[in-house]
Order: sequence, then structure tokens, then C-alpha cells
Amino acid sequence: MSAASVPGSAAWWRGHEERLARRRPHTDGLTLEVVLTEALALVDAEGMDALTVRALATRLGTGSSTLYRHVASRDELLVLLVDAVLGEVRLPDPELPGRERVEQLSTELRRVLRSHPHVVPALSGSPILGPNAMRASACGLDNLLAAGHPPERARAAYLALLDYVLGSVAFDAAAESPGATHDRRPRSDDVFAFGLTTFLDGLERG
Amino acid sequence: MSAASVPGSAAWWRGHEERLARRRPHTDGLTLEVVLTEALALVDAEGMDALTVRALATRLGTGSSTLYRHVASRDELLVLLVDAVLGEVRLPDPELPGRERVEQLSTELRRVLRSHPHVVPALSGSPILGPNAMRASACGLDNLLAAGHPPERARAAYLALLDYVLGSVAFDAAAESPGATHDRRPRSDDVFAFGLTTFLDGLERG
DNA sequence: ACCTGAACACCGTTCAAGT
DNA sequence: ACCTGAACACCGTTCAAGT
Repeated sequence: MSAASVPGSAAWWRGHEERLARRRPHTDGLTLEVVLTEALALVDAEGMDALTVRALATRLGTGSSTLYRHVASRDELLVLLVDAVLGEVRLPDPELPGRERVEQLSTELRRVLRSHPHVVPALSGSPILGPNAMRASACGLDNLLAAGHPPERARAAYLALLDYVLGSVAFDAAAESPGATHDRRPRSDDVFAFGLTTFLDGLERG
Repeated sequence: MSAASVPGSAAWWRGHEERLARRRPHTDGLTLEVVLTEALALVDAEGMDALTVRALATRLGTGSSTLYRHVASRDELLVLLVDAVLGEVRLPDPELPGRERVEQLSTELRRVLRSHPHVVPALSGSPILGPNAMRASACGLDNLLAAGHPPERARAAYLALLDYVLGSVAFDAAAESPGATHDRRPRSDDVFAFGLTTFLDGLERG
């Protein structure tokens, strides 16, 4: 398998845009968009393990081999699914002050991912370089620049913050501190907000 | 499947300890420890997809059904594997000041997980509640208490910090900021250290 | 009682045969 | 040219048959 064909890599995404552009309509009514919409519905409803090529095909009223005319592999499907979810992220109002935008985007990314919890493990499977990821990513970096941090520092802060947000989504259901009891779920958002504030405080005064 | 039997859950871990205690030696020379050691070697060498029950059995010189006498399912194997990896974490010297211990444990956890990169995605699959996880977890909370933070605050900081460390391991190879070029790998440790310092600064002065 | 070969019910993926 | 049923090479897991 050539490097360019690894789903999710930068080279793969470049090839994917090209492929989409020169694609002619299929004779079946099926669109990649419909495939992804239905895949997401299936994952949301029944979990990631339920997203088999066969089950998705059945849901779409075709055979599994038909899906391979829209998607090259299950891995590719997952990569596209992750970016589709990231397409739900609403960017903050650019009129707002930098720090507020940082807080809003972080919280919004977390909200979107938590609304599709079964998709989250797929985030760590491959790089996150799709168009919707890049859109949010560019915004995230801009916000930190707008907050007054020099480029190098803004970039480090952006990357660290992204790790924190993604980590909070991927692991907050997973992690548990010793002596913790019930009702930790309602607190998860509080912990996230606390960590975000703490980090941004350190960034401002550091 | 009863709730108690979900691998990785608190109830499952309790049952597991019991099961281990009353286990009599198997007539084949095989031990759970050997199974896990070999599983980790296989994952490290060939990736998570290569860890099939059949491949592991072959590596151990048996049939796949034999493995089910040591492990109830592949999911259970992954849960045990994660805790085995966490067993490699060395706790910091308790004589050190609180903040230094926090930094050392965070960095050590990251180091261990990065030395088994293919295991990392399995971290987000189930809760992290094994004995080795709890040992490191208790230490993490203690360090923050020792650093002078009241319990509620120490606990929130511990959870946020854990999300950050795990996120940095799970996503730093995955994430990319716009305009980033080559040689980001050597910088990944710098970004982590920056984020850690920033968070702890915010925590001290907040 | 302990062990395990062979079978079961699935997978993702391919491709020859159909239209 | 486009589509897809049927087949291939795998899975995880079970259990009847062996010792």
C-alpha cells in the first residue's frame, strides 16, 4: 500500500478531494453523503462495532460490494465519518475577544464529540486532517493569536489545548480517581471547565 | 451479558481478582502473565490489528481455544494489556516537592505509553480501573494534595491533568495545526512540556 | 477434570459474471 | 460501463469429542 493511499494522511486527503471532483453520478441513487449520514446514524444508535460494511449496506438497501463504489475500505469510511462529525462544530463569533473565542471553540468541540460518543475512539486511529478538521484547526490557532500570543507560543498552546479537549472527551468516561463514588457524570463538565480555565490562566500570566 | 461481566468495569475487576486467587495451575505450562507478555510483544511488533486470538495462540504454540482458558474474550485481553502497560510506570520519589512529583509522574506516564504506541487506542475503549492504574492514580492525586491544593480542587486538577496527558499521547501523532511542516515529531515533547507547565502555573496562581 | 480440533456465525474485501 | 452475487480468506467464540 503506497503512502498516498493511507486513509487520513495528508496525501490521501489531497487525492480524495480530486477523486470527489471528477466523480460522475452513480446510477444507483447512492451518494457518499448519504452513506456517511447513514453510517453516523448507525454508529450513534448501536455503537462502533455495529458499523460493519454489511450492516451499513443492508441499512442502505444494497449489497456490501456496492458500498465499495463509494468508499475504498472501512478505514476510509471511519476517516470520513470523523470529519463529517467535525463538520458540526460551529465556529465562534470573530467579533468576540480572543480568550472567549478559545473557550467557546473548545467547549463546542467537546459538545459535538460528546454528542457522538461512539465516534470518539476513531479519532485516535488516524491523523485528523480533513477539511472540517482544518477549518476548526485554523480557527483555533487564530483565536490564540488574536488573544495576543506570539506565533510560536500560540501554536504550542493550540496543540496542547487540542490534546486536552480531545483527551477530556476520550477519557472522561474512562478515567476515575480513587475514592470516587457515583454522580461523577454531572461533574465531568465542571472538571473540563476547570481545566480549561486553569490552562488559559497559566497561559495569560505565564 | 451482566453488568459485572463487562471487562474493565469496576465490578469486573473485583471479580477478576477473586478469579485469579482461586485459580489452580493449568496443566499446560501457560500462565496469564505469559499470555499478556506475549500479547504485548505482538502488539508492539505488529500493531493492534495483528493481535488476533489465533495469532497469539500460534505464537504461544497452542490453538485459539486454549487461550480461552486464561482469558474470557479478546476485550478482556485488551483490558488486561492496558493495565500491564501501566505497570511499567515508576512512581516519583515521595521526598520530592509536590509540583515536581506531579511533573515527573505526568512525564513518566507519557513516556511509558509512547513506548507502546499501538496499545494507546485501547485506552479509550474501556474504563481504566486496574490495580496498576489505581496505583498511579492514587499517586497522582496525592501529589496534588501534597502540592497544597484542597481536596476538591486537587481532584479536579488530577482529572484534568490525566485527560491532558492521555490526550497528548493519543492525539499528538494525530493532530496537526495548519501550516505545520516536517520535523514536528521532535517538537511533540516540547509541546507537552509547555502545556504541562502552563497548566501547573495556572493551578498555582489561580 | 481438563483440554482442544473442528465447526459456527460472522467479518472486510474481491472479482467474475451479469446487465 | 456499471453493478453486484457469490466466493475468499480471514475473524472471535463455542462445544462436542477426546484424553
